Amino acid sequence: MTAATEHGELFAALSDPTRRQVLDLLAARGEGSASALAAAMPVSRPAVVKHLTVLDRAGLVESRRSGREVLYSVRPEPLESAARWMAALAADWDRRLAALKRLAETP
Amino acid sequence: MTAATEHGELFAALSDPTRRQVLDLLAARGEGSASALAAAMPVSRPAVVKHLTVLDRAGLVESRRSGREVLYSVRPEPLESAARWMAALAADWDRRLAALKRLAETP
DNA sequence: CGCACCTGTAACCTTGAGGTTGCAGTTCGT
DNA sequence: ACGAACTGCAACCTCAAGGTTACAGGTGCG
Repeated sequence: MTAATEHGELFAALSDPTRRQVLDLLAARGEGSASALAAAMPVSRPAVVKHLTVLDRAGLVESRRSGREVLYSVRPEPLESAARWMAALAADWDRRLAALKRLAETP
Repeated sequence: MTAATEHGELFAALSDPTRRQVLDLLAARGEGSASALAAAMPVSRPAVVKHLTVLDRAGLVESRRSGREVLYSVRPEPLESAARWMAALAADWDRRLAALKRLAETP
């Protein structure tokens, strides 16, 4: 499944608590530089930068240069896409489980 | 957000390719023992057992003992729940971004 | 210009995740 | 009852993820 591997990066990005906190902060503020984010978190700026890189590769944030600072903002599309994919997968599992159960009840 | 931390385990579980393969196999077969799964994958049985433990703690699989073997099966509910949560979060981000954009356009 | 403030990145440390081998304990079949 | 097959688990290895400190490069303001 190429879909799964594509979403793999997103799940990995979402699995880290610090990264989720970065996303929360960005969603609350709309925009923020790495320094500004680091000031509101218990980790150093380089750590935040690394997390932002991961989030960017997963498509969850985008960056915009404004003078000497770089402002990051959140991007909802990948989340929506992954949500749709997961819902479809869950529905598929449900379908399979129902079929197996039916098979077990009618010998 | 307690919801985020609850779903954290699920995202971590879903972020590993081997674990996704385990889920794929289980969904395709309906049920399967750790040994049977390991036979169809390029890793050893203890590795599969560890992955199944992680998946179990995330609520994505359940186990049933049948004689001398333990059969695992897939559980769709957490996936559905996480999908709903992600869709809601994406909608929230969208709402915030729209509000900020509106604010920028009307000074 | 010069200073202050930001970013970019390299070097390094530490921990935990993923994997393996090996062995002891159970359960089924004959 | 005995052996085959499966599970449970401990001990161990390796490597990458998350974190830090330190330093070099741009950019804005007085």
